[in-house]
Amino acid sequence: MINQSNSISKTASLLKSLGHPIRLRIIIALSRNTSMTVTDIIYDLSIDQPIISLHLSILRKNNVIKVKKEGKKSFYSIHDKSVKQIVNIAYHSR
Amino acid sequence: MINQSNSISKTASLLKSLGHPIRLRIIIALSRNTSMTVTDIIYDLSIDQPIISLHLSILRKNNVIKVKKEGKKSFYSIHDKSVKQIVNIAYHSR
DNA sequence: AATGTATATTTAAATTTAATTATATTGGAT
DNA sequence: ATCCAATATAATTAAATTTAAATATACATT
Repeated sequence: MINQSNSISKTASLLKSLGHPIRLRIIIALSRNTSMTVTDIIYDLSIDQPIISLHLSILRKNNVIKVKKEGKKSFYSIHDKSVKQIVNIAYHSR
Repeated sequence: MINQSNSISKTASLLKSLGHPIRLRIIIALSRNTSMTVTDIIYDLSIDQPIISLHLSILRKNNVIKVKKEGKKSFYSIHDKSVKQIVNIAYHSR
């Protein structure tokens, strides 16, 4: 597939990263909390650590969330407002 | 997986359906045109008919687009404003 | 009724993604 | 230095998606 616009790929990748139940739940949890550690998220969603870490890495790669490391803890938060807007519209449109 | 909220699943499914390059291009094309036949879309994207039809069916299933059949033609259009909003925000956020 | 056009569905193969389990890294406390 | 807690990464397998090709349906025209 030659010459597929880069913006399209990036936008698709972003939306795809949001389109997974666990990742969506992570985003919704982060929307309520301004910042959470991985342990917080694991506890909040009751999902195993490696699965959470995997999905966090996918969201990180797509600039949906950002991390701040302090000691051995990683504090995650929503990257920017547009993510919240997208999820909000999607969530309330159905 | 017990007791996973239905709204979350639906929202994830919606966003996932938007998160594919071909489907995104279909939506962008429909955003410019108010209504297009399958043939129009095939021509516009230069992608084979069965592939386009498949992705149209996925978008239909998620209420992203709607169809109006007239004779042997199917006229497709964006289902509602929220779809455009989501794609717009996603597209311009990167 | 046979043909052509527009679109949809099915099937099989290839590719991607996800979940699971195991292992690794890093930093602080003892 | 050793141990534990917090997090990340890797490897394996399982499951879901995507593509491609073939086939089917439905309508209009001849």
